[in-house]
Amino acid sequence: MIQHTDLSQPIYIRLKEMIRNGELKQGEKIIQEKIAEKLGVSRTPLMKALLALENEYLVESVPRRGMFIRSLDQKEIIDIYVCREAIEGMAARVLAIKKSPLIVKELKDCFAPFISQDYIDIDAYAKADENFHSLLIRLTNNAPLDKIYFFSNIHDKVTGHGLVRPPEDTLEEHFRIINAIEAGDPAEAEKQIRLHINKSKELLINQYNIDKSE
Amino acid sequence: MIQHTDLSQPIYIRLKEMIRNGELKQGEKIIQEKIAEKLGVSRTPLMKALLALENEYLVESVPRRGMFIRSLDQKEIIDIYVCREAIEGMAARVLAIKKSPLIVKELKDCFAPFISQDYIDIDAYAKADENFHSLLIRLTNNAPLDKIYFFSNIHDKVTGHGLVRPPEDTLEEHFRIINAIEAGDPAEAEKQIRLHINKSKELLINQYNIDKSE
DNA sequence: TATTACATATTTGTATACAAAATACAATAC
DNA sequence: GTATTGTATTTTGTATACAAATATGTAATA
Repeated sequence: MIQHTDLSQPIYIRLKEMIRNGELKQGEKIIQEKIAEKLGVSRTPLMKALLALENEYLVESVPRRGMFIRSLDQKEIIDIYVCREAIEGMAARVLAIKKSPLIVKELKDCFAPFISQDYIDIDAYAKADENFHSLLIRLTNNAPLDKIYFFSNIHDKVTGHGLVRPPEDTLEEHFRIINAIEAGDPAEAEKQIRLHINKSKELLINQYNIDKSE
Repeated sequence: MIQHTDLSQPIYIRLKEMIRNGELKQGEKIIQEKIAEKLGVSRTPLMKALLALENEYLVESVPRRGMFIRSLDQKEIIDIYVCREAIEGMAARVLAIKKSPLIVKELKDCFAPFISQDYIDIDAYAKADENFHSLLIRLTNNAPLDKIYFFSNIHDKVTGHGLVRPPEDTLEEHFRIINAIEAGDPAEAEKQIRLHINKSKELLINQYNIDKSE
């Protein structure tokens, strides 16, 4: 049966979901025939979807042995944070140069529901956080930059819920970034977002070191 | 017939070459059957190679209509330079932190043949240049960073030969970058490589503006 | 002559078949 | 009991067949 728009697309989305919710576990081997049957498709479009996921660092292929759900070790997670510093730093810079009120508004809207609240729902904040960071990239209107920013997928793989640090710490940081963008200060915007990402990175590094020494 | 290591690998390399040397032209539609026959393989491994190229921005897929050799417009080229500023900037920073004499040596070796020469061979220098920039990334030993740096392919698509500016201008800049890395000055290393990339970018922008007004 | 409608040819997307490699497992030797 | 070999099974990589969609060409009409 042939549908109008390419089967590999929905398969890709479905697989991503399955990886996210743990239906497919870290390090697990993907037995193509099995997954294909489960999804009710053949191996051909499944392969297409898997290759797309491989390029997003979610799946790892070992020639002649199979495809595996990628499991990130600590070094790789830190390395990804370094990449994020570079990419998001540049994004903040670009947005500050644009200095568009519309952009600033969109960014502010992400966190509007959390301002001066007694209680912040972690899940809602985690979503807002993820949304903010990918929005930042998207608003640059730089397609190649968007293309290389596929780490948001991995983001909540690092921690259970998707947050490394509590909202009390990060909410203010987010607004420092937005304010620098609003002020049209590229260097400051870049600096603030790097600080923001770097703090989470350092926290992770410390956690890993503690794990090790135990 | 089945070979030991996956047919799509050599196909991928071959296609990249064909794009590079113009055997496959910008915007050209890839008729899978034709290319497959030409390369003596079936569509299946060809598709795998094409999907890999799509993820590197070299091929563009339009569902149900086919795959095309991507043609970059001026905005995209500029956007790629912005990405390079971000990625290579971070790479230089990381290397400056590492402060390894071995790394410094490798980087210096790239341009050693060109120091205080009366005549510099453009092709040789272009190769050294490309090598230097990808080496910079590779030496960080940051796999995700490496993964998102696939613009070197596109590099010489921008100009005919792969150089935007003459060696007289860039040789010194390259050594400014290397010296900052050697000195263990991350901020300076990042600044210098950004300047370096930015100058080429600005030149391209000016050229495009001239083209337009003519 | 330009435009639409239809028939035909191409080409993509998908499923499937099959060969070769990898893996699992049992039987044998040590 | 462990190691080793040989055999059966599973799984990947590739080719191929076929259906559905798109592109092409031709004739009929305005």
